[in-house]
Parts: sequence; C-alpha cells; structure tokens
Amino acid sequence: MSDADLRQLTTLAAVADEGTFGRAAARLGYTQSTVSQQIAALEKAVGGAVFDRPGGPKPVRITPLGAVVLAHGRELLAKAQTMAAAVDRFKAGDGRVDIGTFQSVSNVILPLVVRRLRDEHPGCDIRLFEEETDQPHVDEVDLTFFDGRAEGAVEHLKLLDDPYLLVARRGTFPDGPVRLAQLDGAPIVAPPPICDQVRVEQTFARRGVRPRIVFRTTGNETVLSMVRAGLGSAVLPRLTVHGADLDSDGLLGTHELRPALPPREIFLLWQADRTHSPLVARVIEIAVDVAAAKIAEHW
Amino acid sequence: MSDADLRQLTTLAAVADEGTFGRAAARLGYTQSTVSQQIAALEKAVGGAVFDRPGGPKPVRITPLGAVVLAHGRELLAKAQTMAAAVDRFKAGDGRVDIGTFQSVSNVILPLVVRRLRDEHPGCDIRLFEEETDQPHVDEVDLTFFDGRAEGAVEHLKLLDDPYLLVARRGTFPDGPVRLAQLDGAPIVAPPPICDQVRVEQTFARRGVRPRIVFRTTGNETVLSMVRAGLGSAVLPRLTVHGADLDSDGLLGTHELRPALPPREIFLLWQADRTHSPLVARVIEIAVDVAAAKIAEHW
DNA sequence: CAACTCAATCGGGTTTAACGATGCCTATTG
DNA sequence: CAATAGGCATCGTTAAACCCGATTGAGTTG
Repeated sequence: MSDADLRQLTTLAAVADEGTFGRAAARLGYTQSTVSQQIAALEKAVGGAVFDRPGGPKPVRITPLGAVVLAHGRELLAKAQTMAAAVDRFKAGDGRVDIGTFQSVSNVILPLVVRRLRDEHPGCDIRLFEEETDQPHVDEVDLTFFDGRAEGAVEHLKLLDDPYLLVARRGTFPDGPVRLAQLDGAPIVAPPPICDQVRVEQTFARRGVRPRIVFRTTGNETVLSMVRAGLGSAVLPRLTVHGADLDSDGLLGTHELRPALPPREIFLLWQADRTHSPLVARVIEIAVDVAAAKIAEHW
Repeated sequence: MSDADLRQLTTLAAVADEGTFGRAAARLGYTQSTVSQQIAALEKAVGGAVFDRPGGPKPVRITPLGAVVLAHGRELLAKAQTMAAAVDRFKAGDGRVDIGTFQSVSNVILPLVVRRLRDEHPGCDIRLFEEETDQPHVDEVDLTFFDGRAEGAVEHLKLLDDPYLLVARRGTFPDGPVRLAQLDGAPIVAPPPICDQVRVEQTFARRGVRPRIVFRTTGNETVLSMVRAGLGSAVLPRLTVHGADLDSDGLLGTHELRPALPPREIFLLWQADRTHSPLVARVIEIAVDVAAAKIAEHW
C-alpha cells in the first residue's frame, strides 16, 4: 500500500460520519466533486474501495477495507491533533527550561525571575542546576548565570556589575571607605579561589597588597559567620552580601574600598547559534528586567 | 498551528537522522533544494524554526521546537506504517470472516471449506454462527449458508441441489424406490416446520399424501435415532443423512422417492451491494468448489 | 414518468512539488 | 589572505495535483 495523506483520511472520516459525500464536503468546506476525487485517490492509494456506493439517494456504506483504514486513520488524526496541541503549548510557553546558576544569583536574582515566570506560565517546568565551577556547562542547560566570560561558541549577555565590598566586624575599621593598603597583612576569610575570586586575589597581588587568608569556605553564610566570630574580614561581591542576613545582630558592617576593585560581572550565557524556546526567550527578558531593577534601586 | 503533512515529517526525521539536508535528500531520493523547501514549509506550518543552520560545513541542529515536532512526528510515522501494514495484511487475507450456517452444512460442507481456508490463510479468524431460522440474518455476517431464497437486497449463489431421501428401518419398505403414496398415513419423524421443511410438507399435502407426524425435533441425530428406534420413518435431505453415521448398526436404509420431491436448494447468501474482503471472496470460491466436488463425486 | 438525491466525470484555472542552476555564508587550508 | 569546500536558500521552470463548477448517470420515490 502506498501512503495515504492526512487530508484524505480527514475526508474519509467526514464521509463515514456524515454518510454522504455531499454532506462531508459541506462540513469540510469542499465541493462534492472534490470529496469524490479525494476518496478516489485514497482508494487508489490503499488499493481497493473504501465505500460501497449503492446508487440513488442512499448513503454510502463503508467496506471492510474501509473500516480498517478508517480505524487506523482516526487514530492517526487524533495523534496529529495531539501533536498540534503540543506545538501550540510549546509555543505558548508551557515546557521546560533548565537554568544553571550559582549561590549569589540563586539567592538574589533567581527567586524574582522564577516568581515572575511561574506567574506568567503556571504550567511550565523550571529546573535549576547550581554549581560553583570555573567553566559553565553551557551545553547541558538552556541558560547559565555565570560570573565571568566563557570560552567557545557561547553568547554573553551582561546583566549587571557586582561591586566588591569589605565586610568586617564593627570597630575593625572606622566607618566609611577603607583603603586597599589597609588590608595588607589583615586576616581575611575568603571563598575558594575559583571564578572571579582568582581575579580579586590577582588584583590584590598586582597592587602589592597581601592579605592573610586565614580560612576558605564555599559557603557564603559560613564566610560571614567567621567574620562575625572575629576570625577576620572578607571582601565579597555586593550580591553575596545582600543575599545574606547581614544585620541580624548589628555586629557586621560594610565598607567601600578605595580604590574600588574591578566589579564582578554577572552574565547570562547560552550556546551560540541556538534557537530558544519561547520560554527560554522569556527567561532572558525577565532576567534583564530584574537586573535592571536591581541597578535602579541602588541596592 | 496548521497541519503538517506526513511527507514533511518524513523529511524532518531524515534530516534529524542524517544531520544535513543534502544527505537526507539522498536518502529520500529528493534533491537538496526540495528538502530545503519542505523543511521551510514545515517551519511555516508549525510557526517556528525546527532546525538551526549554523552555516558553513556544519550539520544542522534541531531546535527545542523541532524536537517536539520530531518526537510526535516519529510516532505519527510509526502509526502510519502500522496502518499500511494492517491494510496489506487485510488485503493478503489476514482478517476475520463471519459465516452463518445450519446443521447440514456445518457437518458436511463447512469442515472442508474451513480446512482449505485455514490452509491458505493460517492467520485468519473464522467465526461461525449456526442458527435454524426461517430468515437468514444476512446483515450480521459476511456470508450465510441457507436452504432457500431470502427477501430483500440479498445476493444468492446456488451451491447445489440437495435431494430428499426416505430413511427407514430396514424391512419397513422393500429395497429400492418408494412411491410417495405409500407414505400416506405412515408414521413420520420430522424436523420442525421451518425453512425447507414447510415446502416438503406442502408438497405432500398438494399430492394428497398425509403422513402421520409422530415426533418433531431440531436435532438431526435425534430424528435418526427415533427412526432407528422404530418410532417411524423420515424424509430428509441427502446432506443431512450423509452427515450422520447412518450405517453404524446396519439398521437403517435409504430409499429414493417416486416421484421425487423437489430438492432442497442450498444457497450462499450475502447482502447485496457489499464489497467483500478478499477473505470473504475466497470463501465464496472455496464453497463453490467444495459444492461442485460433492456433486461430482455423486455422494 | 417526473422529480429528487446522490456520486462520477469532464474541462479549466490555480496552486503545489520537485528539479536544476545559482548564489551566499562559513570554516578550513595553504 | 585567498582559495576551496561543504552547507543551505532562492529563483525560474515544468509537471502534477488540487479544487471548482457544470454536467451526466444511476437509482429511488411520489
């Protein structure tokens, strides 16, 4: 049997439902002769009659062969409709988006993004992958937040500059800006030397400032706890500080640095030449929007 | 989304498999430009790109939208193939045939028909519906064996004439033909007055012969048992007698009648204007063949 | 027999399908 | 940097398919 196309099967089903070629034509918006020709073509394709035409004003009746084709044809049409519905849902934004992230963003930016996305698309499926690495895994997710540029065929969209602040126990430094040189030899609690942290430490070194790193930990909260405990001070991006509950006991204070360190840059990355789903495109828009709002409110 | 046809989905799958439009074209027997146009048409139909074209000598990559279409499309294509296979099987004779029948035919004709049909089409499904009624239910089955003509839009195919014989205990009548008049007043065991039996009894009456019906039963074997037991004689079609184990004890003998009763006619019936499945068509051929063989061997 | 209801068919205009040739883009290579 | 090669898009053309409108033919009904 050569292939029958979906249009012919639609016509077949309409005729089976309506009983006559003419009524089927009316339902489908064709003329009777067109239906006649389509059924003829279908019969040629399957190699046998699908309807018996009794002649006269009697409705046609489906043949055994026609019944076989009709049964399968209806399934096929149903499946085609399912596909159309799936495509429409996809385009409407129902679907999945996988987002790579890291702590600061997870705490400050992402909650707002996710909130707005779920408000717009309640049916969508958002998966977050949080990893603190030097290289973003841009090929395993749709989008990745990252604090730096990446190698390879990756598109970069800069969301905001995240300036570094000095966090210290109140009293350690006088209020107001602190000169970089004052950190030379000072006890410092720091994140591990990955991502933008390496750049920070390189900047210190280049300026001849050599702080004493007394403790490293991945947990931002842990860093602050250690500062609060008096182990040392910390130089952290504002996003990181902002996300934490800094003033819970009034023990900690923040200072700007003079001269300021080059800020950490927060990017949104994705694989180049990739067509985004509408959902992913919307995530990008929202992220830009949220970042702009952050900048506008001077946090 | 407007509908995408199966040809486009086939092309989509081929491109997804092969990686480039050109190789997909080669596989499908198209040219590259045709594939390009088909994908373009598909993309117009679904309302978005299904492939990313990186440009240069790199293979295309499917988009998220394309992945949705492809996943459903493959199912659709598989289903279409299933349909094609079902149609082919149907045309090859795999399928079902429903046959109406009655005792004599069930015993003598049908076993041969069924045997040959199953030899030719081991996968086919044969369903038999045996009923002893005055009117054949020709609309509920594909074919019906029947001992007479039917009303309405029914096609008749005469298979054979089934002459009536007198069955009696040996000694009741002298060997050889028996005159009809000899049955006047004779004790007779008979089937119920349905189907051809009414015609038999009308013929007797028209000729002034009035046998004494001493027992009626639907079971042909029961009729013979009663005759064997000496309850009376019986006038039965040869098919009925032939199917039974007449000579198991040598007690029974058969006689021709003079003048002969008009024979019972065995027909194969089906609803007029109905297109037969190949299997049904074959059943008709085989039935004709078997009947002809019966006639030829003079049973 | 006339009227009616169907499906099939014919002729013609329009759209679609496929091809072949060509052009453009990108990555590779010398 | 130029040349090359591999990839897709586009254009013009031809053949086929599609759909329509009108007509014909078959079979039923009044």
